[in-house]
Amino acid sequence: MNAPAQPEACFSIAAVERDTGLAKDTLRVWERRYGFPTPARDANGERVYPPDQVDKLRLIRRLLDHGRRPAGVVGASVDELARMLDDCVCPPGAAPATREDGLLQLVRLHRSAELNAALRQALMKQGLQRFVADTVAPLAAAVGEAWVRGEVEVPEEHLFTEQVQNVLRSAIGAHATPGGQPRVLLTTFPEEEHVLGLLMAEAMLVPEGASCVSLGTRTPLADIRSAAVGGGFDVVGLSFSIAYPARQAIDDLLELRAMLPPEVAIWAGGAAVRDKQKRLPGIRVVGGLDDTLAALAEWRAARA
Amino acid sequence: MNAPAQPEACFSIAAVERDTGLAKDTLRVWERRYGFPTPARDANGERVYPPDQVDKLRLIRRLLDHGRRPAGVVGASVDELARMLDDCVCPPGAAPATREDGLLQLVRLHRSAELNAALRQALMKQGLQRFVADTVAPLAAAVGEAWVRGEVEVPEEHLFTEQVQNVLRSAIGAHATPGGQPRVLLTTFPEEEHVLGLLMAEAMLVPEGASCVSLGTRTPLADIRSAAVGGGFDVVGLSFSIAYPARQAIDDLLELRAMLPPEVAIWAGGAAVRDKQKRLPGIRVVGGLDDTLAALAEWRAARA
DNA sequence: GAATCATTTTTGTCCTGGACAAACAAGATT
DNA sequence: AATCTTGTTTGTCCAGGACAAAAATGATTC
Repeated sequence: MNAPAQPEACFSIAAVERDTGLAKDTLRVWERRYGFPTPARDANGERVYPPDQVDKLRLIRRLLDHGRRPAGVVGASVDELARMLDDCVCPPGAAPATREDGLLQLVRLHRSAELNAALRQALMKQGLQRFVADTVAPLAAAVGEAWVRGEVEVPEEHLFTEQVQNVLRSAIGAHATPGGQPRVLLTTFPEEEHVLGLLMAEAMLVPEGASCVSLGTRTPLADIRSAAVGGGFDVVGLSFSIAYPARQAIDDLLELRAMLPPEVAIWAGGAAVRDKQKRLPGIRVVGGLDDTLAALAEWRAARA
Repeated sequence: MNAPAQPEACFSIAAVERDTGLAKDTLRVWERRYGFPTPARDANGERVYPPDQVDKLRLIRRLLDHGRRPAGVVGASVDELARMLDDCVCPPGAAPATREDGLLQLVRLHRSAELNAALRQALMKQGLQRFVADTVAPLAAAVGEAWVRGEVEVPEEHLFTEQVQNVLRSAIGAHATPGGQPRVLLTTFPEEEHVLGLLMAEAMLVPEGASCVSLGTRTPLADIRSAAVGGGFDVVGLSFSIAYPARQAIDDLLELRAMLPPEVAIWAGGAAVRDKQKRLPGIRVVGGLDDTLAALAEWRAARA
């Protein structure tokens, strides 16, 4: 009946930038170089992107985050893109998910209450640290993959993040240990807006008696410095998601290292810095959640 | 000793855009029209902004958020800007803060544990709803004003947000009422990243037996629609901070109204939509936190 | 075969200066 | 007091050129 569905559902270049994370300049230069996207023009000569091209741009964005290069993906058909996404996602994991499958089914809008109950139950059963390492982290990875494959909608991923946040923040609050050592400042760089990595790290550290202060995401470099120095912290912990450009992570970390006094340790964790230890002198690369505990033990041993 | 302090502390135009929220195009056009800012150029001819100009741009940004126009503020001296900020901030409140003064002192990096304890204590004493309306909301406003006046640092404001989040999310989780009516979907538009307004609304609604699902911030319009329809919600609640342009809030809300079936109510709250009820037919403008309860009562009365 | 280095290609970001519509202020009219 | 001009301010968009950082490729050495 409603043939054009949403007749007004067209996107300005600013709207596309918001929705896809691709800069306006990038969108224009792709059009010039690769012949895609091909927006229409309005009466004023300004670009008007149809929804299907925006969807395709979102796919492309995800492929770039997984290491593909524009020449290979901009201009491919939607089918080809979908095939590439399968290639990106399946081979590394081999086992395509097992235990988390059950929970993954609950990442649906209409099942939010069930997901919440299941998460709290798992937390009770496993304790905070195992819950984070064995349930939350694999589930978050599974949701990310499912989103890449289009099996999970944007609002469902949002909802998942919110619910995990609720559970983790409650649990962390219940473990409060004032005066513990070391004093850890947790945050992310301004371009990184994913908060779950931070919360998971905090959840690993707090039960060990460390006293964590989280600034949340997107803290400017200069402010991280002033907070770390002014607050008398022993460790600054940074979290990087898969989408953070590895090169920039390294540059930013080295710049922060130069700004901070040497007695303040820097711990960096997340997909973008994995296996980059040799390029990051003076920084402790945390390879995974359990490695957080190793880093903590090392710090305490060095202080003993 | 260290004469230039941070010799490398200079900003590219992209860094300034991140830190101030002013678009690159805007920064360039201000330079052309008003003669400010006046960045140096690097060897490559690209703009390099000194830190003091970035600080001034941040002041200007805050004044614009308070309704000033660029012609009057871009190009004024820092002293004049500071005076304008006092004018903006003081007159409306008259009483420049009273009860919250004590808590405001705790919004310091080194007093985070005290702030956390004080918040939890106030929550216990007042109950969730009074805590939100009488303590959190005024305190958040006071922190915002103190930030405008430069009395609170960026990391301290971040920390404040984090701590309030921790307390509110714990408390909301403890009130879980599955199956309650109405079913409320809470989120913000993609340009709005402040989360406290959402949490405060949720904290008002949950004790009344409403069942709230929060998607967090920055949900694209189309996804709000699909979530509301697919999840069978009765109400969609949107939150707008003072920084959200009023005009865009109205346009976006009307667009969402047109996308949603009429039986789904829209509630909009926050500084950007206050007093805009007459321009928002079909939308319930929530004037303040206590008005949330009135909106809820209206909805239930209409369904009775 | 793997690691290091030099060269070429790819790719994102920045530049200038012009254009224009939406937002706003102010005055005129009902 | 509300609504409708008219003029000014202001943010965003455009084109198309330029360039450096990143990645791929190939050459050389251990």
